[in-house]
Amino acid sequence: MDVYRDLSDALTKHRVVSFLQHLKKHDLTLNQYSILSWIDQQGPALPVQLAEHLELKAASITYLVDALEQKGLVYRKPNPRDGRSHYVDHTEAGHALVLDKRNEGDDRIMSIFRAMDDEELDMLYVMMKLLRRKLFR
Amino acid sequence: MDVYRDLSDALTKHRVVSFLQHLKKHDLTLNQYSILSWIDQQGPALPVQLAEHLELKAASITYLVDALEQKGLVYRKPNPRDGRSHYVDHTEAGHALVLDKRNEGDDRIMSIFRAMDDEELDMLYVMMKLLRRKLFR
DNA sequence: TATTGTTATACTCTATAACTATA
DNA sequence: TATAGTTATAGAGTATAACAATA
Repeated sequence: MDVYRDLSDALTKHRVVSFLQHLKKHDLTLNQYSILSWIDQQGPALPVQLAEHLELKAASITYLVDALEQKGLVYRKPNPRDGRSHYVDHTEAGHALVLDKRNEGDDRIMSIFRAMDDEELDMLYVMMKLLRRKLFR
Repeated sequence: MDVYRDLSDALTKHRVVSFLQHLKKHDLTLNQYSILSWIDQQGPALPVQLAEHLELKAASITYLVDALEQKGLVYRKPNPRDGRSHYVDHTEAGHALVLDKRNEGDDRIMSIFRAMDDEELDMLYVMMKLLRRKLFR
C-alpha cells in the first residue's frame, strides 16, 4: 500500500512538475494550453464547446482565445453553418507546441527502460496492464 | 512505453482530480493547502521559509496566512529569537484537515488490492519498488 | 544597513451582467 | 425568443514598492 502511494505520488509529482515547466517555457497558462491541446486532438472548436470542456464561462474563453491569437498560436475562422459563431483553430506554431510537449520526456524514460533486462521488462509490462485495468476500469 | 505513459497519465489524473476535490470540499486554494501540509510535516514555519518553499513573495504569504487564520486552521505565535518575525503553526482543525487528506482514497485502493491474488500482489510489490527506484533515484 | 513582515496598489485570470448579432 | 460571442466591470490571488520594526 505504501509502495503504491510512494510510486503514484512520485509519478504524479514528476508528471506535474515537468508539465508546469513546459507551460513556463512557452509562457502559457494551464487553460491556454488546454485549449491548444483540445484543438490538437479534436480539431477546430467553437467557443461554446471550449467553455463546456474547460468548465469556464464564455467570456473567459474570449479572453483566452484573444491571448492565444496574440501569441500567434490560434486563429478564428467563420462557421459556415452559423453566422453567430466561429471556429478556433491552431496555427502551425500552435500545433508544434503541443507536439513538443507530447514528445518531451521520452528520452529519459526510454533510457530507463533500455537499462532493464528482458525479464524485468516482461514483468513490468504485465503488471502495468494489470494495474491500469484494476485501477481505471 | 505506451503502457507506461497510459498508466502514469491515468494515475496522475486520478491523483490530481481527487486532490482538487479535497481542496474544494474544504474551500481551500492550492497554496493555502500547501502551507498547511508543509507545517504538518516540518512543524511551525516562519513566513520567510514559506515564501521560499512555495516560491511566492512575502506579501502573498501574509495574504494566505490571513486567510488560513480566519478559517481557524493556523495561528501566529512569537519567535523568541527574532522580534521581527513569528511562527505560523496549525491548530487542531488544521492538522485534522491534512490527516483527512492523507487517509482519503485508501478504501478504494485497498479494496482493489484485496481483490488481487497472492501471486499478483507479490509481482506488483516487486515491480513498484523497482520502478520507483529506476524512475526517481 | 540589512532583513522580516505588513500595507497599499497594480496586474492577471475568472465570473457576472449588459449588449449585439444571428437563429 | 433563445443562443453565441464580446465588452465592461467586479472579485480573488499574485507581485511590486513603500514602510515600520528589529537585527
